[in-house]
Amino acid sequence: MEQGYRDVSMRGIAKQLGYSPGSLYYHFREKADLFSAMTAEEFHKLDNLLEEVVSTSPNPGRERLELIFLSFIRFGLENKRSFELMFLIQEPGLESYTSQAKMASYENFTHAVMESLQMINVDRAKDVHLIWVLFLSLHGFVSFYVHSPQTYEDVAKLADLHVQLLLRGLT
Amino acid sequence: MEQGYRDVSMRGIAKQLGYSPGSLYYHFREKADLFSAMTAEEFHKLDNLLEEVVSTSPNPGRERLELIFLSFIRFGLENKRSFELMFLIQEPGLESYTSQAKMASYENFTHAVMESLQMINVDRAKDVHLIWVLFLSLHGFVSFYVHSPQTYEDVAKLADLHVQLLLRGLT
DNA sequence: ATTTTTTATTAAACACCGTTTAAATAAAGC
DNA sequence: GCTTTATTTAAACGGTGTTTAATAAAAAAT
Repeated sequence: MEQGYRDVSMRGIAKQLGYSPGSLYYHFREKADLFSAMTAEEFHKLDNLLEEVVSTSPNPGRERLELIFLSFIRFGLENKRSFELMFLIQEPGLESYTSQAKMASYENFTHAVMESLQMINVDRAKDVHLIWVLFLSLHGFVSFYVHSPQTYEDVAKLADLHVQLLLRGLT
Repeated sequence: MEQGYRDVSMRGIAKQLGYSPGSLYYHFREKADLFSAMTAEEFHKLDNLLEEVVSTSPNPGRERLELIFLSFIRFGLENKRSFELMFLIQEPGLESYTSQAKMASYENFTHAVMESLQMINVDRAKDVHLIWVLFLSLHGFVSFYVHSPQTYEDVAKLADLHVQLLLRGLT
């Protein structure tokens, strides 16, 4: 989590643990497997975060949506390495592990958003697609700043603008 | 462009050319250099595309913005490998080559969008930031489908929804 | 307590990778 | 024809993810 997926080697990890490289392969089928074992926890963190936002938000609607969107962005930028591992890195091995977790995470996002969306969206038939493109929009924002040294607070205002743009587009 | 940056090796390229690997390093400082030499052309393609859209669009405004946004998405999905190389791959070496081209490309996007944006955006003070988050939103959409087998036509309707969401958010 | 069986670890090797180097070859200029 | 420049090459360096067969440790069974 310090060095990143590509810049850390199985040999390096083993050395730091005081084990031989081959030993890692007794416990993990491959490098991607080792890292995917860590992502499960990170996905849960995101799930819990969104759940908490929903439960602490007084009532569904525009305000809650804003909170959800901003929380998502905040999570990504305050856990850059996790976010990278969960959504961005597309190493051949990793994706087969994370793909289903990604889908589950998106469904969780959908679940958090749906109720509020239905209160402000006029065209209910497009709900699912709308949530999906919202998801992609947020991803676009996070994906960029994940690869930058800027913190969430550095771009908080911009994140707000981004979220407002999306929210206005929903009405 | 067939195999992708990571999955092709300098040795493999050399072999296919009938040269020795070392010969490539006479002409290119490193692998990233070789690939960045190809991206220049691709960036120009995108620049020209946007320029063409602007010049053939009768007058600035919402309709032209829609065309610009859809053209950007279309370019990404009809030139997936190029788009990857231009914007997505963050190999340590490549980024130092493409970063300035990326910035120039974004400026070109800004130039294409600005005039139309000013006709429908009420808060002119936020123009620059607005264009930036629009850019990120489009990137989010393209970035996902670039890593999927789906074509632009497969997701054309979704792209339209995405663009409409952004456009409504601007008014 | 001793043997057997399962679990865990290791050193060594395999097949790659990007890149560098020094020597050999080809081309160009005089 | 000779010298200089441009280009190519084989070989090596240090790295990567991963596999294998031998070994050591722990657990279970006798």
